[in-house]
Parts: sequence; structure tokens; C-alpha cells
Amino acid sequence: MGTQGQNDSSRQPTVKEVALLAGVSPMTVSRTLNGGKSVRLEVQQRVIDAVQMLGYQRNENARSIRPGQPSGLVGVAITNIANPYYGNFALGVEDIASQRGRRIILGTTGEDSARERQLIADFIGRQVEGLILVPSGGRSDHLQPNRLRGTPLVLASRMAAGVDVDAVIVDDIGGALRGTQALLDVGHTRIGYLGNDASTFTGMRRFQGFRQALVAAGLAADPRHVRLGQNDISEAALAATDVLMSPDAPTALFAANNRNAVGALKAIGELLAHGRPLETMPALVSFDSFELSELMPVPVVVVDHDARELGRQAATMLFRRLDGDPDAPAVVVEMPTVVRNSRR
Amino acid sequence: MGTQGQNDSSRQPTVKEVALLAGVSPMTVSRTLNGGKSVRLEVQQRVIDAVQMLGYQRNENARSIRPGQPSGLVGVAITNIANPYYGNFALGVEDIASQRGRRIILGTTGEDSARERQLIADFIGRQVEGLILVPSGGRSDHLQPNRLRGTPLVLASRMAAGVDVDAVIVDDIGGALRGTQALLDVGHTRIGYLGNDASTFTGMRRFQGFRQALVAAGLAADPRHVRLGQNDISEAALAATDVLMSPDAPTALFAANNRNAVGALKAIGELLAHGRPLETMPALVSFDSFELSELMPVPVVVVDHDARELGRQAATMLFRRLDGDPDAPAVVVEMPTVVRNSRR
DNA sequence: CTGTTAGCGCATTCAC
DNA sequence: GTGAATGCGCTAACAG
Repeated sequence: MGTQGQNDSSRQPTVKEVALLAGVSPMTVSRTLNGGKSVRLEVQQRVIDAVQMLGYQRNENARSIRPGQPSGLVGVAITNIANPYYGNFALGVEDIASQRGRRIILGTTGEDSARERQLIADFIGRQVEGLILVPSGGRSDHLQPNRLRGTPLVLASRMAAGVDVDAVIVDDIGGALRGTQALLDVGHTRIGYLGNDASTFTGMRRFQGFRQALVAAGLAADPRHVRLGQNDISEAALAATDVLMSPDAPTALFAANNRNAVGALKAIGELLAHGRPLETMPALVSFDSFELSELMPVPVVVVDHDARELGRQAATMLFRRLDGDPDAPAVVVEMPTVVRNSRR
Repeated sequence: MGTQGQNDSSRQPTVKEVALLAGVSPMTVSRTLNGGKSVRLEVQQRVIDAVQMLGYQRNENARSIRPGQPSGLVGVAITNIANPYYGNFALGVEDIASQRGRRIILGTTGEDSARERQLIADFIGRQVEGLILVPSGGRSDHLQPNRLRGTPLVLASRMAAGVDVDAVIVDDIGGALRGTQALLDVGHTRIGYLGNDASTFTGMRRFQGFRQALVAAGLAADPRHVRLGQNDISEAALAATDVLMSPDAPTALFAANNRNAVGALKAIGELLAHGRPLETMPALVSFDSFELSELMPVPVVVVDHDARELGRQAATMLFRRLDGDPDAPAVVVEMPTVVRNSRR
């Protein structure tokens, strides 16, 4: 009975209560909690004890209300966490952020520009110290520095037209080119393409790399075998089936992202299950890796990069900006890709 | 020249500035922003215009500083976002939370109880309205309601010993039992087991379901073919290889989670690549589904449930608690699993 | 080394 | 329908 060192009130204790219990002023509590400069060790101990006893937890929101005080929050807006690619990306950001004592506040845009705008506004309203965004394309006036009120922004994976800020992107063009090259090298000449909308940054660039490789080999993309705009696995599977059933079906497919690659493989699995012979199935290039690619029934070339590392890089750039010159020119880092056969 | 309707100061505008511009008092601005009760429509419009003009964004942190004011934040602590399972889970939480106008603040525990404790404390300090946690096991005194200061907590996927709060879990026992049954039904009698540590909630339950099925068939688990405690894919692959190379190697494997299933399949792929004949490879039960399971070289039985739905459910329970009686008895929901053959 | 004063941005309470 | 005063939890700036 009686208190056992744990206050179980449902209200959070405040500095005042801690101060009272420790027999000091709130200021001394605050100082102690912020490193203990200019507080006698003995007094600090009393404060620590009181904190312990009450289970005091500083109210971070109140702390950051005055301008200039950091909120300890970084806003991260991605298109979709369910995509393992972005899950890994978020994890990379979290790696670095938690190392720097920051917390992640996360939102998903679902590729919707309006939601993105709202999300960013909300993040700003929550006083985030910085923003990391995978832009969804579309208008981007809400990303202009003056709208951001000085909050540093780092774009990841894609850039946004007319927005001059730090960015980490991937070597889309080179990766797509070398991936396509790998197919050409083993003799394929009819290669289909499954990608996202050509208006998106990565969509455009990957398609460009694909075409460059074909052109270099004296070939051209057959429009009947090009499908753009699939955003999820089932759409991708439909598109792939369609391409594979068409006359002069390609002997290989280039999938411009994870979702399209998995969709293509599902389509292939379906065709195999319906008795189509394995030899008639296409080889595949997948931009973005996926688990167990080495166990697929068809040869898979993976154009790989580390999404977690991309997240780390983005966060690192953000903190560099926070620690350094806010007005230094924007930096764009392009991460390399690795092309490999899934079967060693 | 001059302002063009966009203030580009780097400081955030405040209610005061909006009020000044609109020619009203700060109070009127506040009222307008909170629904406009008791403000003349005409005045409201002036305020809206001023907000627009300045690009004013309410400071949510300042707003929630007074006790009782909601912060609009829900804390989500999971073990690892890179695991697509938890990525989907987080997405489900976000689905519901964003629908209710709340933002997610995310942290990863990495199965570390100390990090979990710190994370929870930090979330509380940020005044989250509620917490959703995949507990990492270990001590759990920091999850006791009195430590949480009345912040509702929902556990997901696992429960924590001695913590009487709302939880959404999965039918681990039944799923494992029925999955194992599926192997027994097709004639397997030597079945290996790859799972997480038996001390974890799901580890224990899934192992229990596995053994129950064996016992019901008059069999018992062979300790030489049981490996517990693998937490990532490479550890799982090692364990699987080990089991498959052992004398009297099992003809089937039960993988108690996604990571162990993928690891087992990697091991199988490796053995195949080294020339082991396909017929000697084990069938597999995977608790948790994974993409492209239908394309695997060995038969895979998937014990499936929807992680995103689990996240939705957890969030729904949290909001129900927020809207309802904080003192109502804790509710535990067990989500069903579906057992299916990956090859239709 | 420690305490007092004041104010961050907002909204509740009470006047008018 | 509107405004003035007040205080939320915390910490600079200034006293002592």
C-alpha cells in the first residue's frame, strides 16, 4: 500500500512536480535534464531520483514549441510502405535518424499528389526538422523552399521538376541499359517492356536506358510489346500476359520495377500452369531485386541497388544539410546499380 | 516584386500574424480554423484569405501542449520495417489512422527490449494518443498501464506476459497445426522445424501447433531436425542446410515464419545448384506467405494471413478504445489463418 | 550554482 | 459574435 515509487496517475507529471519533489526549482530540473551544466552533482542526483520516482517523461511537444527549438522529428513521405522496397528505404532512414536521436514520422502518398501536398503541410505543422520524400510526380509547387518555410527537403529515388533541392537517385538509365544489354548479349532481339508511366521520373529514365541499349544494337522497341502505367502486381500480371499472348511474342521482358517483375513472373507461372512449355517462356530483367529470384523457372537478370542504403543516404544528406549551410547549392547523388544473373 | 501572395519568410507565420492581416483577433482565427462556430461567414472568409496568403499552417505541437488536447499522433513500434510482413502491417495501421486524421510516428525495436522501452517512453513524451506495438518479448513492466500514463496500448501479433491490454494476434496454433496436417496428409512422417526462439509468443504457439499435429498422428518431433532462434534469412538458411544434410534428413520442413521459409528455400536452391536431385528436396510449410511461392521448385504449403488487415484491426481496436471506455476489459482478437497449397 | 521572469503558439474561459 | 486574459510545459535570458 502507499506509493511504491511509481506514480500511477493518468496525468503526465511535469517539471514542476519533479522540482517540488526534488526540492528545487523547475529550472534546475530542466538544466539537469539537458546535460547538467551548472548544477551541483548532488542536486542533479536528487533530480534524477525524483524523475525516476515519478516516472517523469519530458513533454517533447512543449519543448519544441518555441521557434528554433528542434522537434526531434523527421518527416518521411513515401508512396507505399507495403512495397518492400520502400519498407527497406524507410528502415534505412530510421537507421540514421535514430542514431541522431530523431524520430520518424511517416506518411504514405499512394502516388497521389494532393495527399502528398497535405502530408507535407501537416509535417511542417508538426515542426519536423527535415523532410524526406519520394515525390509522386505531378505539380510540385508545394515543394518550393519558400512553401517549406526553410525546412530542408531531400528527394529520394525521383526528382521533381523545377525543384532545386538535395536528392538521392538511382542510376536508372545506366542500370536499364546494362540490364537490357545482358539480354541482348545472350541473343534476345524481341524484348518486351513493362514499366510505370513514362511521365514519372524513374519511368522515363528506365525506359530511356532500355531504348538506348536497343538502339545501340540496331534494334527498336516494338510498341506492341511495351506496356506502361501498371502500378501494382495484378495490373502488371495482366499486362505481361497480354504481351506474352500477342503475335510475335517477345522472348524476353524488361520489368522496370519490382511490382512489374513480380507481376510478369506471376503471369509466367500462370501460363506454365496452363501447360505452356517452359521453353516458350521469356527471360526477364528486373529493375529492383526481389527475394528468391534465384529460384525462378526462367532466367532472371536483376538490376539491383540497396534500398536501405538509399534511405541511409537520404537521411545522411538531410543531416548534413541540418548541420551545415542551409543555403549551399543542392546536391544530387546518383547511386550505382549492380547487374547480375540471379543464377550464379 | 513585392509579395505575390506567398510569404517566403523562413519563420512560420502564427495566428497573430494571420489575425493582423485579417483585421481580427487571434481568437477569431483560432475559432475559424476549428470549424467556424460563432464567427460571421464574412469574417471567416477574411481569415481564410489571410491564411491562404501567408501560407499559414497551424503548429500542431503548440496546439497539443495543453493536457487533454489530442496530438493527432499514434506511436507504432515494430521489430523491423524491412520485413515486408511488418511493412504491410504498418500500412494497415496507416490506412485506418490517416482515415481518422492521425499521423503515424514509427520506430523499430529490432527485437531489443531495451530499445522498445526507450521507444515507448519517447512516444509517450511526444504525447501520442495511442500506441501500437509488436512486443519484442523479455521484460514488460514498461508496458503496464500505470507506466503508460493512460495511453491506450494495443499489442499486435504477439502478447506480452502479464500485460492485460487489447491485442490482435494470429491463430498460430491452429494454423501451424493445419499446415503440418497438410504435410502429414500427403504422407510425410519426418518433418523438420525452423522457428524463432521458443520463448517468444508466436514461436511457442507455432511450435505447439506443430507438435500437436504430430502427436495426433502418433508421431513426435525429432530433436535433431528442430532448429529454433534463427532471426534472419541467412541464419535460417544455415539452419536449413544443416538439417537437410543431417542423417535421416526430413522429407519436409515446417518454417514458422517468413524469414525461415525464405532461408529454407535459399538453402534448397543452393543444394539444387550443387547438383542435389530435385526429388531429394523437402516439401515446405511456410507460416506467413511470401511473393511468388507458387513458382518454387518444391511444393509449398502456405499458412497465410493478411498482415495489412492485422494492422487495420490493431488500429481499429485502438480507436475503439480512444472513443470508448478506457477502463473496459481488454479485448483479444485472434485472426484466422488460411492454409493453401501454393500450386493450385 | 540556482531561482525568477517571461514568452513560445494556441485555445479555454470569461467578459462584453 | 468577438475579444482579453490566462495558462498549458518548457527553457532562454537575466538576476542574484
